[in-house]
Amino acid sequence: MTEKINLKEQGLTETTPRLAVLKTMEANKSQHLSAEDIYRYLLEHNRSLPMSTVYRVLSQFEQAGIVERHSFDAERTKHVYELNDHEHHDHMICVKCRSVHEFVDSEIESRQMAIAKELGFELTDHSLNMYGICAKCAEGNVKFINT
Amino acid sequence: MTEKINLKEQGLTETTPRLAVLKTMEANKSQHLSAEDIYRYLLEHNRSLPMSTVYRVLSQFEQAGIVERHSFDAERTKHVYELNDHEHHDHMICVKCRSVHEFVDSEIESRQMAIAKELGFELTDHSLNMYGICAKCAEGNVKFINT
DNA sequence: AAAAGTATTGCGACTCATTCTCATTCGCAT
DNA sequence: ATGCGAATGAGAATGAGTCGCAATACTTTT
Repeated sequence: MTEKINLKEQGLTETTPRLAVLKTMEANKSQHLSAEDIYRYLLEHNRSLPMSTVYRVLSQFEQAGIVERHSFDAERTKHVYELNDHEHHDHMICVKCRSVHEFVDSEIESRQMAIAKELGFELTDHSLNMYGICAKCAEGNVKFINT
Repeated sequence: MTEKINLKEQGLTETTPRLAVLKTMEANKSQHLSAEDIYRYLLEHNRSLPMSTVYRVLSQFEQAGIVERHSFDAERTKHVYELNDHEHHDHMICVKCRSVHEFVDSEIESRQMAIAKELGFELTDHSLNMYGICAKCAEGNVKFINT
């Protein structure tokens, strides 16, 4: 399922910054990381890179199809990256703990196709994000006295 | 369907800037306007407001439930506003002409509910945006010689 | 293995949408 | 009309992300 990613095969030379970012993403496969998350992770792991390089590498990766970029932060204003598994999926985001759950639903997918056809659109892309409170947050719903 | 919007009823005093923005949105009901669109429209109609006020009014309107804010621009980086009709709908955006078509699909809606339940989420919100090329753009697909 | 040429990096300056600050002005209840 | 809290205008500030460019690092050629 998860083949090892080889930069050269994607047409990118294996440079230190690129490997550093790739490793960071592999080490945090289950998460959706922002450029800053990556920046901080590298800082803490003594492989510090300037932000501009992090961004640059991330867009190179995106172009090469190595990562996917999303923006499902509260204000839809900040981007987040995940290794591209080449299988389309949608996201369900917990508005409290920010955790992200992925899912696919063939019924939704096919209805989308149908709707696009009805509207005369040639579909190129789509994003479905659901926001809510995850089970964990719902039960551990501590009431704070202050703040 | 489209009741006249009364600012006072929404708890907002009727000031000139607020009325100006409201009128702009009503005059362009069929479109999704950015803060800048509104700013420019007002400029051209001799009711010029500073950007900061446009933004401020828009967020007041959003809080009051008068408008809805979306961000389905290519980079998901810019916001766009529409009068809130209080009926949920999804969007289909033409990546060429930027036109936006709204739609609702009960099947998708109910599948979403089901999925949220399966994942143990308490759904609070969701957004489905489809991107593609609209019929008009597909046929009028002029090939430019330069640029 | 040195030179030459190309690709990549680091760093700071910059952009652009949006928000904030704060002095001024407005709208409305007295 | 007066007074006062709410709203506005103008511009500075913010924050994510991008750009320009000189300095490095890789490759390829010789």
